[in-house]
Amino acid sequence: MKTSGFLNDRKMRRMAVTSFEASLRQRCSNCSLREICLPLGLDAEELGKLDDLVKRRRRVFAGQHLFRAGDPLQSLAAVRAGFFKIYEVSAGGHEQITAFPMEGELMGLDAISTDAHRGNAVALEDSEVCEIPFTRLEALLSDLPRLQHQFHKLLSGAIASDHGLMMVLGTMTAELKVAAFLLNLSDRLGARGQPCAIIHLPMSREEIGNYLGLKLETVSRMFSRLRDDGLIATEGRKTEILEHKALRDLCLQGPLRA
Amino acid sequence: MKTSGFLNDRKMRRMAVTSFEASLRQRCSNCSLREICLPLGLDAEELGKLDDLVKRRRRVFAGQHLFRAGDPLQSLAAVRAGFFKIYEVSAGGHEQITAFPMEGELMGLDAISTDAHRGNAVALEDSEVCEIPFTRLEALLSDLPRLQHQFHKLLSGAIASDHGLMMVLGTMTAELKVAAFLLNLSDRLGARGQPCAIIHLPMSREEIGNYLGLKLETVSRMFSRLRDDGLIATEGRKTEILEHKALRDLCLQGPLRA
DNA sequence: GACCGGCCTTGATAGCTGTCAAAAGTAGCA
DNA sequence: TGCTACTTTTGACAGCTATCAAGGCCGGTC
Repeated sequence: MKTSGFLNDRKMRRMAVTSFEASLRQRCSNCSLREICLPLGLDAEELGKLDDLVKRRRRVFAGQHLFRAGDPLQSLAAVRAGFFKIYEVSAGGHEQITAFPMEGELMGLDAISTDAHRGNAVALEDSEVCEIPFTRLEALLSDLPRLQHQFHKLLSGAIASDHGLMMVLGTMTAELKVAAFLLNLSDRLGARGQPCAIIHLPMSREEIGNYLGLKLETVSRMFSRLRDDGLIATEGRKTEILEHKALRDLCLQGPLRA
Repeated sequence: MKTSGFLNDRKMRRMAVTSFEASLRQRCSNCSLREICLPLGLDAEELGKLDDLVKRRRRVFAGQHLFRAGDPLQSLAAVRAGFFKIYEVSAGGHEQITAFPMEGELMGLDAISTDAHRGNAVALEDSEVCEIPFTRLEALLSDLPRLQHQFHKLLSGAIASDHGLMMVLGTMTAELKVAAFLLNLSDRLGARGQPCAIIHLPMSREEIGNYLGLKLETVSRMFSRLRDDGLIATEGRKTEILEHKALRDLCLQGPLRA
């Protein structure tokens, strides 16, 4: 759960010899994520206005924080590449991972209500985000009804997916939680046109457990059980879904009818 | 978890002899919830425009559904008086209560992403809601930046409070879950200037358990334990918080440092 | 006032997950 | 190649919550 400064230094050095200029010059207009992210449904002119806003694209290295709880909300961030985890720390000091945002998903939406971030965002692998100044975004929304509607859809979708997690946390056993987690990841990758049968998990067993309300040993045991049952194949963090339908049926049937 | 049609009939008859005309003629401008709900921060002229939108105020009796999963999203609903529960049904048929909305809270926000409700809203006691046609609301938001911002704050706040529940579901033991539930209820009542030491719970033990990921027997046991420890007093659903600070400390200290 | 059904409480037991512990696997580095 | 630190896996056992069961309480009805 803690960040290795050493790791960051190493990544930093790798950074120094690599140029990201080309990728940073990407615009929403030709971004492969425009059918998932904020630009969905906009015409060329509208896209241009949004592009003017999202001028800063930023690289975040594995282990690095993009923002921390308490930071004033200046920008929302859309994941352009890579993987993040968002965790919140309770008053009692307990950490809870609330999301694993991936390509095309917005981070920081929960900060609007208080003008300050509540969560901490850490890159799980070398990643890239598009920062969207929030005050200017809100101003633009008034001019572009379609953008406003898409923004509302993304906010609403965040609530809906949180409810999905509540369902997992509240009704499922450990085995089903892990199965549902893998399916969710696979589905989201698939929706982005990425290979979704073989997944390289960017998070540790402990992080999966924290997210699902389980201990890391239990997560490991459930991976083993799903493997022994022939539903998945595992090789460290590389996980292959062998029986997609069986896995889904397992989640559907649930433990017992309530 | 199922609705008693008989109860509804009884309530319906009670309705017939009572006039709600006076309360239904309420406007946002003089609503006691304007500092919590959508009108927060608006001037008189803006309030007027919002009032024009929110013309339909509707009574919902205990046990009655306001909307059901699958219903097309036409209006958001703000609770004006009373108490609701929102529950979702998974593909496998499991029900999960995701919220207990009370005065000043919006229902149906998660429906924007798909234009259809995902949850089911049931009144836990005779209640009243203000229905806000969503398409017209979005149009008005473009004209009223302050209303737009407040709407975004409410959406964001819904995400934030969902994260709070995830924290409860993911990190707390049964005793702490129940303690946190009572505190949350008490705090929200207090924020509305209502008595918050003695609470009449509008939901059953089973509903509390469903919300918290516990069985009803466990909820009952935890009520008994908190009572035996002198933190609360109980008399059926009437619950008094005797040691507010001790209850909060209990939640803060948590089970064990992670 | 007596009956009835739903909700709540309490007890005994079983099962699942957490805890503690140790060994094996993996990645990075000298 | 060998070392080190971290992650993952697996086992044994304890503890918490679910399950099954019985009895009490309360409101509503006749």
